[in-house]
Amino acid sequence: MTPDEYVEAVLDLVERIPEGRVMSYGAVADALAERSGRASARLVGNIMARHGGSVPWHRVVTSAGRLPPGHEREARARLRAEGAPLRGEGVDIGAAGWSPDEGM
DNA sequence: CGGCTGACCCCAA
DNA sequence: TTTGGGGCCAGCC
Repeated sequence: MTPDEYVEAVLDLVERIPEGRVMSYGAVADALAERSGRASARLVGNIMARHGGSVPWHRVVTSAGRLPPGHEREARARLRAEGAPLRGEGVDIGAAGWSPDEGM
């Protein structure tokens, strides 16, 4: 699998996340692992940082529901606009947690 | 080709 | 609760 296809797979999955729902980097990596065979939370974060400018990256948060450091203001504003269950620090993954299985 | 970095995650103290 | 360590892998120098 070429890097471009890998990035494409990540972006494709992120774009499938419905409004008001979120996925953790680990969840994205895990879902991608089935498709590409190799994935890690760090990879997803890295890819988002470099190529995520074209996708709703704000729907991807840390496993703790925290928003990406340095981008909290951006993500929080967008999530709030989408009606996501914002928690004190980030988003309530227990309520907004999304899985590819739900949207297919 | 080698080394460092990073929008992460998990476990232990 | 915060810190520190290890693992992970593509991208950039």
